[in-house]
Amino acid sequence: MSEAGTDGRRVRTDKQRNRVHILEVAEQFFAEQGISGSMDAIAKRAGVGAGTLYRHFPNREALLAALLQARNEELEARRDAIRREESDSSDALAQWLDALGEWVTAFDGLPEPLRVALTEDTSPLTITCQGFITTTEEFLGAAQRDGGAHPWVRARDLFLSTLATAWARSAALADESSSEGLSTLMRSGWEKSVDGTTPGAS
Amino acid sequence: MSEAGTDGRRVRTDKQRNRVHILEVAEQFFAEQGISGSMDAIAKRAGVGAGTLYRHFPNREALLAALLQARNEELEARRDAIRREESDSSDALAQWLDALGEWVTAFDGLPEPLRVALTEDTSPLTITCQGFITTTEEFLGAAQRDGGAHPWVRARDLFLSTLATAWARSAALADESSSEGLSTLMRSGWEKSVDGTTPGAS
DNA sequence: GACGATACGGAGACAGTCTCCGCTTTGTCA
DNA sequence: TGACAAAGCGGAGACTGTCTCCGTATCGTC
Repeated sequence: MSEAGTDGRRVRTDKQRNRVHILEVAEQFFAEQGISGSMDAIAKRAGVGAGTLYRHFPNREALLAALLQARNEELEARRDAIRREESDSSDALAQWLDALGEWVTAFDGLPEPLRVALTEDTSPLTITCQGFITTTEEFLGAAQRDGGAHPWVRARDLFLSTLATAWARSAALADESSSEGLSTLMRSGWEKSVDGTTPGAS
Repeated sequence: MSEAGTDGRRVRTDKQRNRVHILEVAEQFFAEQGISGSMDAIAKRAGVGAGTLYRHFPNREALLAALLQARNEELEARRDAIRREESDSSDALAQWLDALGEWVTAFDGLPEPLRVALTEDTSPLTITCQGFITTTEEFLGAAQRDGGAHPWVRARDLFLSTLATAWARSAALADESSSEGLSTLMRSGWEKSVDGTTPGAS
């Protein structure tokens, strides 16, 4: 018993099967080659025509959005875990930003379309981003109330910084320690240390 | 008297003229449309064939590098001015990073090829970047010696952060204040305030 | 002015995105 | 179970952009 479409009719099984299969293939493909690999190549690898690919996902961004959907649930689970288990609000924010940073590294090149999505409001990725900004707002607000984050920092900027850091990271790979350096730099940016100690750098 | 080429022969005047003209046109074109506009469109606008464009500049990156050459001199002049006029080493570093941030905003989309250039060593942009990292090192070193910058910050990371901030800025344009927020966040990241005051935010 | 070297132009090879439409497959209903 | 309409499929090809190749035009020299 498949779900019914918007009208009474059933969703055709071949359609459903294709959709799932394309997603599987695209997931692997993007993971291997980064998000800018050829769309037609994905279609070919999935064994479907280009038309089929584009009927399911009208462009690269839509495909990406569908792929991220699954990961979103993971990230939301992680958010809940942090809420539950982390009592220190600064650490909670830091952990959330870490989780975000990891999520955005799911595929090489992902930060770019996300950044673009932030400038639009039509994009399927925009809503996702908005949701995560809201969550950031929540963690940030708590940290600010507790005096663990500068009061002038804004959630949207933190989100953008996380994106930007992830973006920069893919240039830093040659120099491994840069990755950590950038994260530390960002944390040091928003964090308001009560006792004047240097953040991070374990 | 035109300069001589590597062999004894003079450089052909039409070649020289074309080169200059293409650069003028490309400068305006990139300024208008960002760096991802069509190369053939530049050739057409310059009134030359595609072949001529590509003989002078084998790819977009080479064209970009040639365009930035001129601006480099500006930036270097600014560097010298800061060296001369700014006695506070933290402010000097801040000003230098501001200047860098501005330079990198010369054309929309510029941060991306610069980031890529940092991962390579063949690119014509790489050398330029390296030079600026070295300058950053100088300013940062001074600030660190004076206790105005965290000792764990590294010049390369600061350069990358500047790039990343500029990159993020073009998503922040819709929300004007984000641009400033990001810069403040970054400065707050490297700066080690002696008296515990909040940085920037005048 | 003639000649060889050099540069020019633009047609076209190639690669990518995305659309369109004839054909096949599917679900439904008798 | 068979027949019919609706839905989906495939891939040729339109379109856009990058970059190359080579016949032709231009330049500098002697």
